[in-house]
Amino acid sequence: MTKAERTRQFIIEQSAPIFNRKGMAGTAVSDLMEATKLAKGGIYGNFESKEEIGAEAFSYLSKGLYARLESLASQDRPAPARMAALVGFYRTGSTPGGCPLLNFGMEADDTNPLIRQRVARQIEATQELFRRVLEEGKQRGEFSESLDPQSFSVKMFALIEGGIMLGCVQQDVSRLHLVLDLLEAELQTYVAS
Amino acid sequence: MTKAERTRQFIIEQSAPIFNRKGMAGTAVSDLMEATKLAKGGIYGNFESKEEIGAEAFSYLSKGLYARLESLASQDRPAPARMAALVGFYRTGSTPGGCPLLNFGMEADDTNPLIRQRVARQIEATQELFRRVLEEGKQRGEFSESLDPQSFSVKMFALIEGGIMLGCVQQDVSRLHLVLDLLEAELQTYVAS
DNA sequence: CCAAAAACAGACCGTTCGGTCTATTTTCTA
DNA sequence: TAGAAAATAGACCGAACGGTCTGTTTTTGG
Repeated sequence: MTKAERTRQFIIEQSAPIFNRKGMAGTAVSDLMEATKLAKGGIYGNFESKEEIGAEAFSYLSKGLYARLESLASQDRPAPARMAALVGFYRTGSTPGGCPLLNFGMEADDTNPLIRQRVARQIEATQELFRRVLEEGKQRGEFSESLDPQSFSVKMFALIEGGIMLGCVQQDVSRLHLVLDLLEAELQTYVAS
Repeated sequence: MTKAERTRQFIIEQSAPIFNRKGMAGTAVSDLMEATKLAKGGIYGNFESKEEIGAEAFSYLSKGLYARLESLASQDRPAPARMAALVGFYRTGSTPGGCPLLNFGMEADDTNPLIRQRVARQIEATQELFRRVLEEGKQRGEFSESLDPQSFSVKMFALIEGGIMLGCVQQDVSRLHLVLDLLEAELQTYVAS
């Protein structure tokens, strides 16, 4: 790993939480300079534009998120327990500034096609992750036949993101937790006894 | 209504969809000048700052949204039909640029306390609207006793906002519609037969 | 219809924006 | 460790930013 590659990665990591909180338009290059303690030349020697840094910051955050979900999804446990672990993950408030899919997605949908598409793909991947665990649980007889993994994964994702939105705006996790409780309860109704 | 009041309202109405799409940070005063065909003096003679226009733009959009929901909620029909109408409302894609609660909320939560609080209050009001209809339906025996209006209104709101997020980012209403279908189906299970 | 008052146009202000470029420093390679 | 190559500092740039202010136009009440 060359110096430039390390610096590039360093800039992405330091910038990511800033972009996640303040958004693409709300983040200035001077913010990134302050966070990285680098001068303009150090930034622009490694990136073409602020846009590029923002896009890479999103990818960095979403990859981290996905990796953690993936690890929970592939544990050697029954599918219902894994689903509970996935739901529980969203209680941890893992990412500073809230869910990057929500933050970047809502800003980019009308302003930044590149990022919008990346968010869209990441949403697909996350839903697919949910769907796989549900499907596997169904095949193993851990979830009942009445469960439709395809549609439930979409519903689950919507519930979670809506719950996160509530948590962010109300600055209080109680409603997010309520939503996650209800989601867990709903999952429980599909558990074959 | 004095001239200044009319102009002020005009500026708010013309600015609202722009703020809703591009966000507070992403919207320039020059955008508002273009939309209103007014010069700087015309804008700043009626508002103290861009922030104020944005905040009023949010209030304008959310009041319009709430008024339409309120009208659906207070129709002279059975509660289940009114709930279906409320859900159906979100199929119409009524507000250009997507739900202002979502757009303003996700930007403001880390950057603008005033707007954040306004969004929070509007979310409360919307959930309360849902809750009232559910409660009324329950008291009339139209919804079953097993329905908990308080928690269901929160779940419903989260589902809807999550669904809208999907629709925005994927630029395709099909997943939003799926989520709304599932929500309607869930409501149906509580309808006393 | 006229005069006072209110509202608006647009030049202007300092600041900050994203981005460039050259000189200097740091990092590699031989 | 010397010298080439890569990487960074920071002055600099024009444009765009939010906001002010004065002169002109429009509105409004008597």
